[in-house]
Formats: sequence, structure tokens, C-alpha cells
Amino acid sequence: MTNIFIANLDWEITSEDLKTTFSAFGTVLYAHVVYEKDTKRSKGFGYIEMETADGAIAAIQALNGLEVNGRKLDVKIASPKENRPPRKEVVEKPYVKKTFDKKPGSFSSRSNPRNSNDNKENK
DNA sequence: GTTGAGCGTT
Repeated sequence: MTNIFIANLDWEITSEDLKTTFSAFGTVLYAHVVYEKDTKRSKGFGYIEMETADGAIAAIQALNGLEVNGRKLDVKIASPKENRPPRKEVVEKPYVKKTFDKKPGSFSSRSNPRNSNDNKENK
């Protein structure tokens, strides 16, 4: 199994596209494109795990520098995941109690212009 | 409707 790092991807490229592309050079065990966690948009790079290093090298040599939508792909061997923490486990949120914090003087009488004068002329 | 270096789960 060989990990491949693909960068300089177009923002519209999906994992399926990578998988399909790399499948032409060998068996793709894993295909993943990293997305923005905020905007849910693609970061423009992803990962591919191929079954054999032979197909991986072939794919790298074939796809590296490939011009896609005016940009050339950057395909290379990926770094180990162990260098960086994959993910933070979901943390359970403690009691979030909503405290009604009233500030002194906050309830001061709001000026009501209409209240000071009666428009109704009752005579 | 936007943006563009870099290495992992949106």
C-alpha cells in the first residue's frame, strides 16, 4: 500500500474523481479529498492509497504535472498520518445552563414619546 | 458567484 498526496487540485475535484483517475493505474484502496470545515469547500488537495507501489509510481509519473483547468496537479508520496493527530474526539458538552443575567438599571423605563401626550382630543 | 499553500476525515 502506498500513500499518495495530491495537491493543486481544482476546487471542484472530488474524491470520486481522484479514485477514478488513479484507478486507471492500479487498485485504489482509499481516496479522500480534504475539505474546509468551515465553508465545506474543497481545500484543493487529497490523498490516495494504492494497493501497489508500482501503480502508485505509475500514477504519480502520469498525473504529476497534469494540467487540469489551467492548473497542474501536484502528485507525490504522502507523509505519514502519524505526524499529526488525525482528529479530536468528540467532547461531550457539560451542562450549559442559561442564566438570566439581568443588569441593574437595565429595566429602566423606556421613553415612550406617545405616552407623554395624548393625541386623542376628548372634549 | 469569492480564495490557492500545503500533508489527513469535510
